[in-house]
Amino acid sequence: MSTADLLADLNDAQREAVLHIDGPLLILAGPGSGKTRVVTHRIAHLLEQGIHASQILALTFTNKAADEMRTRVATLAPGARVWLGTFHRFGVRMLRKYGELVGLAPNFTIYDTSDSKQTIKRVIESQRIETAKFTAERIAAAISAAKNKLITAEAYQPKSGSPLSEVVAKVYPAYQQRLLQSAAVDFDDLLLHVASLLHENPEVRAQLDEQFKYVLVDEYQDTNRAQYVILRALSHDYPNLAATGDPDQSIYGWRGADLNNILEFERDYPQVKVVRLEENYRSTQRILRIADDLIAHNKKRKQKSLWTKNPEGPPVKLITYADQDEEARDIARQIRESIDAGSRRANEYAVFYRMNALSRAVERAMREAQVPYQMVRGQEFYQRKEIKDVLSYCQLLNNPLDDIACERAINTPSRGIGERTLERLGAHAYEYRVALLDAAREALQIEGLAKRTATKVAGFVATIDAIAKYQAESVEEVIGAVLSESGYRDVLAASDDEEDQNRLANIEELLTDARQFDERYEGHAPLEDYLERTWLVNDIDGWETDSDKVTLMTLHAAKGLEFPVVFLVALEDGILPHERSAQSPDELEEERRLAFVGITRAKQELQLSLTQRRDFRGQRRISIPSSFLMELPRHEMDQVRVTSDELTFDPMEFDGGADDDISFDFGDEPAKPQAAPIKEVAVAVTTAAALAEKTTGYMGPAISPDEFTLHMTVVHAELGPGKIVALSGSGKNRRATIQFPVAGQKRYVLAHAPLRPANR
DNA sequence: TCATGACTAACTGTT
DNA sequence: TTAGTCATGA
Repeated sequence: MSTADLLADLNDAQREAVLHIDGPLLILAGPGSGKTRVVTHRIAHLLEQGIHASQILALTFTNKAADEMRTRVATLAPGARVWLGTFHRFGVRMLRKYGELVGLAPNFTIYDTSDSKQTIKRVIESQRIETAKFTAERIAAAISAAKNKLITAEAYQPKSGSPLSEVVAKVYPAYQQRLLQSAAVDFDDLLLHVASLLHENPEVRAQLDEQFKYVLVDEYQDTNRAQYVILRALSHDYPNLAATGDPDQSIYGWRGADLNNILEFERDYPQVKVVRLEENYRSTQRILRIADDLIAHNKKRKQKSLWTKNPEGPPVKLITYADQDEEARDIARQIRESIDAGSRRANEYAVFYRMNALSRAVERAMREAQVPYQMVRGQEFYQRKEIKDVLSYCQLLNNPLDDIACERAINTPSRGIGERTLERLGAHAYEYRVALLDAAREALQIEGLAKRTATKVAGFVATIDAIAKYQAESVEEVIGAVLSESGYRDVLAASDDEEDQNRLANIEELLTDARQFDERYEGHAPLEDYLERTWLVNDIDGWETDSDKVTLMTLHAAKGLEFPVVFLVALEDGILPHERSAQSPDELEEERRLAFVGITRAKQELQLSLTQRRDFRGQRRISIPSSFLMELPRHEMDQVRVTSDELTFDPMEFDGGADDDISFDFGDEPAKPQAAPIKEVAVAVTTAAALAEKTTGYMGPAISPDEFTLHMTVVHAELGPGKIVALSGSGKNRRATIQFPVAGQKRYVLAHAPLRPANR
């Protein structure tokens, strides 16, 4: 494609970015500003200019983003073999080639979060490390955070006064050593090892820097320290680093993303050319204004004005529902009706939520309304127990040092090899510094292991050896061998548990998946490459863009996507913003960015919703509206209260109030004693005042007027929670202006108003 | 010593 | 709601 063609239909800023060739480039791209377009057109332009495809490296965070770019580049520049992929995949590729420089065998295993947690547990057990009641999870998180900051096990220093860091200082080196012994890496290592090998091997660094003369990074605002260092190392001699990103869409701080990387890009690369893409081609003016107003409350950002030539659009809706079922049903109903009316198709809709746990009610409502939907959930398939079970055999074949795989496989299906036996084997392995599988091979010689048990272990080893014969065959054959030799399939087939039948079906799906992989595979290590795929793919990759279904996903997964109509549910305090972010202003800003990302996915219509009460962890809680709602321009929005008063006030209506079959256990099965908590609910919702009384979990004790402070969140007996935005007078005359998320601003004499501070 | 079933505590987001 | 832990019987 010619340069002229590549520039057609681009605005000035986009054109400027596309035409940039040498030297650092920073593209600050607001949502919907055609960023992917610019990046892909720029790649095509580089190729057009005679730059060889092998000199271009494009890094993304998700496979989906990489795939999309690949498709688009293929259209613009057919046949060009540009290396396009995720950071982690790039890490794998580097480590397969240069891993020995950091002591890693090329057939290494990648441990997911649960594997690495398991490894940490084992390390703590076998080395009897005193963990001062910190859970493996806490320790794992701390190690991960250190790795993201590029602090190696050797360099880790405990902070004085931090008991956790004292523990980490002991566990981290032991864990890292165990990983290397097992020829395994965790997700963070994929970046950390690469960063250190580039640092420690200047000649390799120089060689790669030269090889990848043009490096492009997407979502630069989400890079962590390790990624930052890798990028710097690859663009030292050839500083043609092009970063695209938007500080307002940084939502991975918890994974070590450092917003400063993008905020200080200009300091790092003084010669940088900065291009701002501010014209939005996606959303209506109304949606954009709401997004803009919200994000304006953040302090840590680069000023950026979003604008669009798009039409004004309908008002954004803000709806309060009685509970999550009402919320979900109403959304399903709206979708159902417009599909039936022929005005929209299912795939034009998306429902976003803060946490996966919130999807349940929505899913059920979609099913009931017979609305086709697809739920995008991180890692689902390959994370299932039965799939991990089967794959653990494959992992063990590929890497016999992989103790976690061995531990998993050794007693699945159940062979009578239990905790104690495993402990003995583990102790033996630790003592002689051999892999668990090797310890198992010597089972008969291990002291303290009963003959009978040792025989069982030997049986397992024989199984592994039998399967190993298939190792060089296609992946489907390997998995087939695992299923028959291990007896896993027979055990499941013989079971009359419905769950097991389900598992069997999933395993058949795995075989199909493997077959499809085999059919398309061109390479020389199918098993290893297949495993790599199972470790690094994300479920969003399985997201079908063109199927006609409503999309259900978390806000995190939604980044980079767009939909004509978006529903954002559960705008409630503790959910969005999430309760775990309440203490830190930085984290609160990240939550706000998350909301911003959700809002800016919408092209034409947007509905925000919240509920008055929500079932959570089996408990019913009264909701406090999200503080973010107070930051939105209310006059721009259509506020609706579908709280159906009759439903709230009349317990009888409550039972069958909505148009279809709400059923509660207590109605159908009077014999069961668990009806009690529901009864309480029926009382609780009798009146709004009573409801407020019942919110004592959220309401602090009554306090005197002078104890109310500015910005305090308070709960009003009828209007619910609100925030104090102004205060005057004192004692009996002390008055407060309170901003309620839904009811707006109200002024009260504190001595007489039914107000209490929220209990937080 | 293992498997099984009951009980309990926790549970954000993702490569 | 479920994963993980604990107690109990085989």
